[in-house]
Amino acid sequence: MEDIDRKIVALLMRDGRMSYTDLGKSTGLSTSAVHQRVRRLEERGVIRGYAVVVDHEAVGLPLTAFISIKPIDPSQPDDSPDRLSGIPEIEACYSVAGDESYILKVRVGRPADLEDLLARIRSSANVTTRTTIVLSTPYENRPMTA
Amino acid sequence: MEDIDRKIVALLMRDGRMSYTDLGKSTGLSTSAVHQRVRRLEERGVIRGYAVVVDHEAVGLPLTAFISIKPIDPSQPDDSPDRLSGIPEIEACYSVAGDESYILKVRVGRPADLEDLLARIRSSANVTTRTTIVLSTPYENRPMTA
DNA sequence: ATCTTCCTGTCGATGTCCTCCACGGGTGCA
DNA sequence: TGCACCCGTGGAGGACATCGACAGGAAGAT
Repeated sequence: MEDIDRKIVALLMRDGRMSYTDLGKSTGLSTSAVHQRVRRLEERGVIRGYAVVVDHEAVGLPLTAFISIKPIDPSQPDDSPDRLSGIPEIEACYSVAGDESYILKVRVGRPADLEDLLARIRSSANVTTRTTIVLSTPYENRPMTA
Repeated sequence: MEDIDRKIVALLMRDGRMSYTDLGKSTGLSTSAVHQRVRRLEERGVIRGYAVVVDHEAVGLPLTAFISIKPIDPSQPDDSPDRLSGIPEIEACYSVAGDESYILKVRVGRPADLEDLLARIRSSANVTTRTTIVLSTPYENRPMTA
């Protein structure tokens, strides 16, 4: 990927609503040229989409946790991501190396909701869980540097 | 927060570049009304900003890992987030309950870069590290449901 | 009950920006 | 040289954001 594309992506990570006009000014290109480049980045899948960045406390989901899961019966086929994809509290699912097989990032409103969520996860995926509560988030989703 | 604000936020999590006109159609409000609500959400800090969603493999950072850190000397003041904030590979930093004090999410290009990054983290923050390599990411940053 | 105030909506006007099209200058190659 | 391709510029139109003026409803004070 070219240097100028990298710069465009970095700018859009900081402000995903930046206008093509301003992107052009920041990169030394014309509006149309930037537009074309962004379109190409979207087509190639480099840019997957645009999203709003939300304060989770403000939307009523102040409690974040990481849940590591391990299958109870390792001989069974492992389709945990599919089984869990219907649970909306799960924001992310990572397949990881190590003792456990997946790490889930979840957001709920209260501790009681977490308890309920854990029960659903265990029964849906037939796994044991290990939960790490997030106390605070110094930073998250930081943009790439140019 | 009201129900209609929740809906607006959910829509913007799916498409952060959705026009106010379309937001209005989807919520049954006029363009201006939606515009005002979004502005209020931004002022209140519910909407923190807008960002592009990037394919990390495509931008040359295919290797993701979680690094749990623990201070070597627990009697020292714990300012790890500040000490580490200058390291661009660190995408997120969570303060967590449990044996370790922070979990970092990092992205690098190659295993060798991870080795180098770990050395920088250990020396910058005076901590021990435990690294969990991400093999694949079934999903990530999923939008809230309505 | 009436008035005031605040909140939140609609409507309309204006300026900006997105979007598309035609065109031009490099570069690689037969 | 001539051709094809890529990637840039510039301009025109239409859509969209943005702002101001105004209306209606809820809550509180007199």
